[in-house]
Amino acid sequence: MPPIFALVDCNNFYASCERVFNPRLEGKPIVVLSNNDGCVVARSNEAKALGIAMGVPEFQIRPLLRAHQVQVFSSNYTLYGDMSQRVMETLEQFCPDLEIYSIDEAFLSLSGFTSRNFTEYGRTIRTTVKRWTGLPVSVGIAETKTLAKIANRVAKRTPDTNGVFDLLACSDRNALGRVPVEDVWGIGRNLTRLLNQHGIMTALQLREVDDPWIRKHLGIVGLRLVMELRGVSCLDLEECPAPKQSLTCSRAFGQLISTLPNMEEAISSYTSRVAEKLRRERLAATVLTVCLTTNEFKEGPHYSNALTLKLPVATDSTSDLIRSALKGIRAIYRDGYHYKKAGVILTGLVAASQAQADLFDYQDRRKSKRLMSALDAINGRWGADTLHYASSGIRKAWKTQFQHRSPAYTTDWAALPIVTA
DNA sequence: TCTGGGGTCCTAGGACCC
DNA sequence: TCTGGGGTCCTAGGACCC
Repeated sequence: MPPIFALVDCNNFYASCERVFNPRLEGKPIVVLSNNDGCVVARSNEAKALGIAMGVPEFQIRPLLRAHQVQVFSSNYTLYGDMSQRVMETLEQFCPDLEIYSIDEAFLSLSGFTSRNFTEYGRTIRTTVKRWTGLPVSVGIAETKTLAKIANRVAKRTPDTNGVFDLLACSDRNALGRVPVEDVWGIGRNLTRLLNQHGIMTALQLREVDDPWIRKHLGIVGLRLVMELRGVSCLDLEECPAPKQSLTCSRAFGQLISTLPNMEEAISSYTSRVAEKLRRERLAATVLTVCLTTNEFKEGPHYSNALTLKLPVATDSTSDLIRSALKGIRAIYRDGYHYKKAGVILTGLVAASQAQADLFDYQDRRKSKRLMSALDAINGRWGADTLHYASSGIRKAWKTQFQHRSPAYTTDWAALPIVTA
């Protein structure tokens, strides 16, 4: 039985999440900004129509935003994460064979559904997700993941598809001929330049290039991609995500940091965040990297550096990780710079349950485990950072800024939306 | 004044081993 | 002049994704 994939993708996900709880925004241009309200990371269709590009710094388009009364939001990851979960739970009802590919999209395997009318089924999925979550989605259906991505793109851009497009039910030459090569999944900026230089402008042209050329210029990944365009499925549905290989917390500061004590606070705070993620994934780390950098967009003296430390034992304890992170940051911190950003990266991850004990490890591991459980439980119940390490600081002048954040409508009783007649 | 964050995979080259 | 063959592991860098 040939594989059949559906790609379900939320339209303008972050912007749509904001609209669900604020219906007055219907039909109005919306943008959602990155951390520190720096760049545009999501746009409603109306905002796209104004020519607002993805990733553009907010300050560069401020007059445009004002002139068109664009509604501006800071990122509200708590809200988006919760809405994502609701969408995925809805999709699971339609198809248990599901790969959650990102916060706003999932691949479904429809291979067992051969007797169905896929377009109809896609419509049912779409209307149900809309009814249950308030979010609009598009559905693309095809024989491979890469083609399903393309089908989804067609569904999004062609109004008379009603948000569902089945590539199996039409001439794919026709569809692929209209897709520029840069819109193919796996073709980024650099490969686009290379392909264009060789006169390859569309997905259809890319599909017809011979294998040795692809192998030579695009490597094994490119060859797989081209096979997928030809309808040969090379990328399977991955229902159980592989365990993480790295975890990062890196952030630009709300205010530049110019003293070591402030940098230590920030690093300590970021380490706490990444340690929480580590425990949520039930992993322990054996390697820790700290990094810091000045503002690369600015004139003036630049400095950026990173240091990787091998941890004495695999650990998921915030105390252990902060100790190493501070040691690292003190080693690479240089006076006389204004720092813009820092980060903590954990690698060499192993399952927490089978973390190798060290012969000379004199700490009481059970005690530390109970402490971390209590810490996570309290912060889970009463809100992030209710309980935190003193080394993370109190005032936190460097904290990330969110000037336009909407309430956590779905995850905080105090922020429940109120409906009035 | 103001420019995000968090991931993955592949490849080439060097060190080292038999 | 002429300098094997094959394997593994690690790292840095480059490509991509959302």
